[in-house]
Amino acid sequence: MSYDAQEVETRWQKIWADTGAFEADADPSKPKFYCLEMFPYPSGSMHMGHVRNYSIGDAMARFHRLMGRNVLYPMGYDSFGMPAENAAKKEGGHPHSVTHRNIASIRADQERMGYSYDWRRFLATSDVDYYKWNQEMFLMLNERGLVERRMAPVNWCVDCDTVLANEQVKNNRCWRCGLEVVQKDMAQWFLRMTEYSDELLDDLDNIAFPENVKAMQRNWIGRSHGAHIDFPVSNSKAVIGAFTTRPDTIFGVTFITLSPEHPLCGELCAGTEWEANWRELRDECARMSEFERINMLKEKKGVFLGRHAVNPLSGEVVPIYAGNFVVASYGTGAVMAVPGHDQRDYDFAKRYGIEIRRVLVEKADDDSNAPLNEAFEGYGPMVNSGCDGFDGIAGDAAKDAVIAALEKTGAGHGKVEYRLKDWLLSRQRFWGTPIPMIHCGSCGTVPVPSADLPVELPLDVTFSEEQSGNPLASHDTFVNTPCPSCGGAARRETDTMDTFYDSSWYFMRFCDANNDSTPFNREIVDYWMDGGVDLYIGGIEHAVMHLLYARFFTKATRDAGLNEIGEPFGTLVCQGMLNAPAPFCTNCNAEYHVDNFGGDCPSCGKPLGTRSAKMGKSLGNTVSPGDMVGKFGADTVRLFILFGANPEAGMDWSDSALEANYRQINAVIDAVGSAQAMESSPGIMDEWLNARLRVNQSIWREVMESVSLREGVMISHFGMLSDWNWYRRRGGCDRETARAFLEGWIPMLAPATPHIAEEFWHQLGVQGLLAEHALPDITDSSNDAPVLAREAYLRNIITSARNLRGLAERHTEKEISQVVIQTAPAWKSALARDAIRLESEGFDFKVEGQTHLQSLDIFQNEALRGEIFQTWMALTTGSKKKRGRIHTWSDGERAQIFSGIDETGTIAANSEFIANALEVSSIEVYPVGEGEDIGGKAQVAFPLEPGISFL
RNA sequence: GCAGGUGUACCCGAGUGGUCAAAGGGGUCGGGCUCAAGAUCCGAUGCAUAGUGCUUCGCAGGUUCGAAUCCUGCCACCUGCACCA
Repeated sequence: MSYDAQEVETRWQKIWADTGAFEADADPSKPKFYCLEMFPYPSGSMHMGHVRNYSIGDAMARFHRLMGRNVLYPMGYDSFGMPAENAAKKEGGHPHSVTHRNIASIRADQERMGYSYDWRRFLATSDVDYYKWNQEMFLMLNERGLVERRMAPVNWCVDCDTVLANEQVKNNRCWRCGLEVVQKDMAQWFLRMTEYSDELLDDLDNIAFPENVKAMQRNWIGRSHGAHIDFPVSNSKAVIGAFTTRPDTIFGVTFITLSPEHPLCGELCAGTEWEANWRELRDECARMSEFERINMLKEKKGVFLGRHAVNPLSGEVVPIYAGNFVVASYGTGAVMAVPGHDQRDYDFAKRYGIEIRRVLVEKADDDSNAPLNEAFEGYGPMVNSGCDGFDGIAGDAAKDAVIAALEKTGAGHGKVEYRLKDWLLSRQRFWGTPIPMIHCGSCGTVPVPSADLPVELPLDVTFSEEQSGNPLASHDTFVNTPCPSCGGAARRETDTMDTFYDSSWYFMRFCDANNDSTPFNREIVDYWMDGGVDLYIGGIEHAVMHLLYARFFTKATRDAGLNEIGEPFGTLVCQGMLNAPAPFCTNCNAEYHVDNFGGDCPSCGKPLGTRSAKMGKSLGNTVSPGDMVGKFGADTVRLFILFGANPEAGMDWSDSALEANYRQINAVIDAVGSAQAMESSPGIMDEWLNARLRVNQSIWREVMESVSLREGVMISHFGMLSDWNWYRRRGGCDRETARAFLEGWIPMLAPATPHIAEEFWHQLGVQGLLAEHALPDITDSSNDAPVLAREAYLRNIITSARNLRGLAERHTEKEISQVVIQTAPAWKSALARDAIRLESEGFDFKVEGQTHLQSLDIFQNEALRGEIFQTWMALTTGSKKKRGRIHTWSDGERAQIFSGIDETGTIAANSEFIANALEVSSIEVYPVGEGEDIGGKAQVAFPLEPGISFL
């Protein structure tokens, strides 16, 4: 049977929308589930990466609705940002219209996929009814002292014409366009995220983020414990403050290194013979590109500044250098150099002939004067301190002792340093939230009063490719405004906010998206956000950007009393990459555009092979979701995506796999059709099918709860189908049973393939929509083992007989036509029962097994003694590779044996079926000894594993 | 260099110390159905073998009665950070 996916899917989509099936409101009497995907930037149409993201989310949202939870599942658009501004320039329009055109397009794509969003909560961050709350909260942050405007060296992207935050610079390149960033000194707006450094770091221990995301955030925050030490400059009032994580090596300091940009450098060497060298080094570092820097930094280079500093503990005088490897922005931009115990300083000291001194040994009794061939960077007892009270102590105790000594003399103190910087918020672009600040010549910088919000982006701006800079700056009516404080002429801030600000709280806005008096109602947010968003799905690329900003924002708003939760996301799932084949040259280890398929490598000329590579425009190995939906329907695409790989794993696009999933959908449709057309004829298989349903249901629920969607789909779309097929093959044909099976099965189909599931539900004639249906509690399946074991017994016999048939064919000239099955003799079954019983009583077979066996009556039968012994061992201890059967039998099998299953009778009752499966015309079955021992198989016969011979 | 991760059959991918020659899918091969094709259904897919045997889960060792699973070392690949003091 084929079905019209387009008709079925769009019909149900309309019904779901018309009935408001997915609309959810806060209701403290119900358990909630907040399912959220990282909302998209609306860039025209939806791509396969989106499809994967949302198909995972939608399946989970639908699953949790089935489980009776109140599910919040919203969708909106992160619609501020440069692409719309650039597009507007290109076409001479306004970013606002570009954005809304794109939103309409991507939303239509999403709707066609059947995603179950509560569209009442739609939001676009570039709409003033969203970004006015950005401004409102900015004022709140400002009042709480978390906003700061300061002059700072910042990362500037020439291409994007704006500054970037630290998090947005990857390998010295802009995260968006890939162009190298340059350093500029500018007055900029910052959010003081570093106020939350410790909390951001420590809370990572308690949230369910993937390990790699946590590692990246820890790395990014980069907390290190150490000491701040002041080194006075000889013959000067100047003091060099240095941060070190190794105060225990302070007596090994033989020089001080400043970053070339350090303000003291110029001061120290001004007017001396050393000044020229320093200027040269400083200028060299300033113009270094990333590429050059990596190359140059292999070479540690420095210049002496002509002055000396005093070690505050030892009083020793050491030279001061400027070094190219010292980073100005970390710590104080000054390093106390300990060449004996820091490899970098060691290399530097070697090069410039500076003393290398050992002040730590590895073990207590090591020679304290042993020469160092490389820096010893580990911890060990202090030596050669030159001061009393330090030699011999090691590690943290040593650090603490040095810090205590420093604090006593006021020369330093314990200090924690972070790599994390404050969040540089301002952008010199138009398409973002205007920063609600006003610059007044007499009052300084004044916040826009809350009552005057929003500061709206003007719509009467024309964009063209010729213009550069921020159009806001030249928009007179925007810029010129009276000062809210003195009423005099003033100018508006024309910088706008980083778009990551928008996404730092949208998950809270979604909870109460239509609130027009506050950003959101606290109670509503506390309901939906309790424990964080229950499932947050998105790409790993935001590990240290969005995910860190959002965590900061949630904590800051919590402290402002806007919400009570401190962490925004409970479980985070980062979906894996979507790959597709691309031409690949093994020789050059390079991938090429799909246009090169079948050709030769453009660089080395060798024939190109194929490799799976991340789907993307640059390789052209993309697949259009729209095309696939048009061809196979949304359900097939969704099934393919979910079945292709578990959410976190990478997955490969495959046309043949997609088609296979389409066939699977058709098979399911056929099966459901056959189930609906059943006669009423109860039989032995009904009980089995019911049992299988119960087993599958409980596993399914378990794996779905843990977001193992692939396993879930395997059960719902593959396992259930094969069970149904087996039922029918075995003669199952009962209307009542089939209906019960469908009532259990169809809801399981809904998370991945909601449209066909809803269609089936409708065909069943159940009241109400499946989309709104909640599943009843699971029925008890504790008594299902025997009936499942019975079927498993037959399947095992058929499987092993099939294998044997192949062998048998080689040993006989004639066509095989008959099977003789000899079931285990009564004494073997009796032994098996005995072993099972003893095992349940905790009997120790290793110690007492043989004695027990010899005490049995049957053991007196000398003719059988060898076989009895073998059987006993196979039952109890097993062999080196195989455990005894009493350990490997399932509960059902044990029950079968213990209750004395009539193997002969079972096989005889199903002989026709077995004969068909084995393609033989007749089956003979009897217990060993009650007929001829055909082929000597009596010996092989074992409980549940009869001897089988082909004739 | 540091951190996180990965390595399973032709391919993709499951895999709690024993029920693992290893789920499921793709592909391939064979069969049933069909006038035929497609769809669907059934079966096979490491080697050997009239059944309990051998070899295999990146490589090499080890722990264990028993290892794909635990430990150690190494190799390869991916991701992130990187003279961060």
